[in-house]
Amino acid sequence: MNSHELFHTLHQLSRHLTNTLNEALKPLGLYGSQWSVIFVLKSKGSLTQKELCEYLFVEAPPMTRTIQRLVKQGYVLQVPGKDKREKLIQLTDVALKMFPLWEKTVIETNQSLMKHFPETSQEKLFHLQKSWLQQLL
Amino acid sequence: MNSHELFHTLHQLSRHLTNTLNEALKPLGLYGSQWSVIFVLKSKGSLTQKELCEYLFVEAPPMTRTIQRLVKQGYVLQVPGKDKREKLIQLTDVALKMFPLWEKTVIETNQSLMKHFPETSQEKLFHLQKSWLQQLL
DNA sequence: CCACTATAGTTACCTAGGTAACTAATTTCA
DNA sequence: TGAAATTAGTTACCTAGGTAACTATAGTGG
Repeated sequence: MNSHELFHTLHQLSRHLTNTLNEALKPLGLYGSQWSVIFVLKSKGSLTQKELCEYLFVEAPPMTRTIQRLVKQGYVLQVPGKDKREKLIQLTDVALKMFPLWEKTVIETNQSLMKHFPETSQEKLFHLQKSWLQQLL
Repeated sequence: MNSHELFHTLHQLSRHLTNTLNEALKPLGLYGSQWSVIFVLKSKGSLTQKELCEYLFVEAPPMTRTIQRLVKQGYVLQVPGKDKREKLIQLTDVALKMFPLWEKTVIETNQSLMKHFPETSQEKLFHLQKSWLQQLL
C-alpha cells in the first residue's frame, strides 16, 4: 500500500457512492447534492445559507446554485433573515410531503451499498476517516 | 454513526485531498487528474485511452478531455495503436524531464496530508476501503 | 460477402465543487 | 461619526466526472 492507492480507492469510493445515489434519486427529480441540503433542513430546521455551507462543508457559490435550483423546483424558500444580507432557507410544504419518499429511496440505496460491508467495518471506516479529517481541518 | 455521516465524511475527505493536491500542483501548471494520468503512464508505460480509463476508473469522455489537455501542454503524445480506432498515449520527453519535480511535489503533499495519521491507520483504512469497493464493483 | 453488433474515442451537455471578483450590508474602531 | 474592515450571498469562470449520442472502425456469423 502506498499513498496513491489509499487516495485512489477513496476517490473511487466517493464517486461510486455519489453516482449510485444520483441514479436512485433521478426518477424523483433530485440529485444527491440537493438531497443533502434537504436532509439538513429537515433535521435541523431552517438555516441560513452560511450555516448550510458550514454544515455541509461546501463553498458559497455552489451552495447558492443548489439552493436556487431547489427554489426553482419549489422545494425550498428563501426567507429574509436577521438582517438584509442574510437569507434563511426553509423547506416548503411540497418538500415536506415528498420527504418520506426521498428518504426511503436514499435509505434503501445506502443499505444496498453497504449490504456486504459489515457494520463493524463501517464503524471502523467511519472513525478512521473522521479521525483523519479532523486532523486535516 | 449512521450512513449519512459515513458518506458525508468520505466525500468531504475526498474533496479535501483533491483540493490540497490541486493547490500544490497549481504552480506547476498541473491538476491532480492530469497527474494521475501521467503517473500511470510513467509507471506502466504507454497505454491506450481505453486502458487508462480502465485503470483509473474514469469514463471515456473525461479521459478524452484530460488527455487532450495534456497533449496541448506537450506532456503526452497520441500515437496510433494496433488499429485505426486505438490511440496509444505516451509521455513526451518534456514530461519525463518534469516528472521528478511533479512527483516530489505530490509526495510532499501526500506526506503532509498524512503527517498525523499513523501508518497503521492508513493501512487499515486502505484495506477497509478496498474491501468495500471490491464488493461494490 | 455483407448486415449486424461491438468497440474506441469524440462531442454535447449536465451536475458539482472550487477560486476570484463583486455587490450590498453590517460591524469595527479611531 | 465615518472610513475601513468584515460579512453574506452572487456572478463568472474553471476543472472534473458522468450520460447520451455519435462517428469510424473492427469483429462476428449467417
